[in-house]
Amino acid sequence: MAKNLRLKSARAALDMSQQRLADAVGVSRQTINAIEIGDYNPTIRLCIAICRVLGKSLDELFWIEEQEGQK
Amino acid sequence: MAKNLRLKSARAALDMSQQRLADAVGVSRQTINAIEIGDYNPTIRLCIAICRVLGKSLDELFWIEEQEGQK
DNA sequence: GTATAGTGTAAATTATACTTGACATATTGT
DNA sequence: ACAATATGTCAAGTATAATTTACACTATAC
Repeated sequence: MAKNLRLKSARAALDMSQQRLADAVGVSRQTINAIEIGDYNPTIRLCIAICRVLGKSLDELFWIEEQEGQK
Repeated sequence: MAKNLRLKSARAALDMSQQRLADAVGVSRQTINAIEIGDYNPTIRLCIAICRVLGKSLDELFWIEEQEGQK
């Protein structure tokens, strides 16, 4: 549903392509793309691996505040 | 591999059983048990749901420091 | 022009998160 | 002793994360 712009931004800050990040964490480029696009539910280990490569914390990249009008 | 004692501890602090936590986040008791036992890779959404119920952050319950002698 | 890198998307397959149901054990209270 | 709660574990099934292959659309560069 919601795009992960924090991930996209953190990746851009290191001038990494989706492909390079994918290689670095050992998944396919499509998986990284799907996470950034949103409407996707990656595993915690993959999230941690991404955080390590990008030098960010789980809360910084993946925490989602509770929505008021959530469907 | 590694037990998630932080999760077990946070749950105990609220005097919640695995069953009650499972009901609160909408998964089975076995899933909660498996996460606490370790050697399991839950999805980020489940982790976030657990964090909300227990009043903890992702980093507090699920971050794993990089191992030196990792296999 | 035509390569090349980066991104968005789709379909088919494989791997695995999660489920249901069951059984065992330990503990606590009556 | 018996009942009830909590935890650990297993096996078989379902749902979905993640894979591969592929194509389209941008840009930028030669």
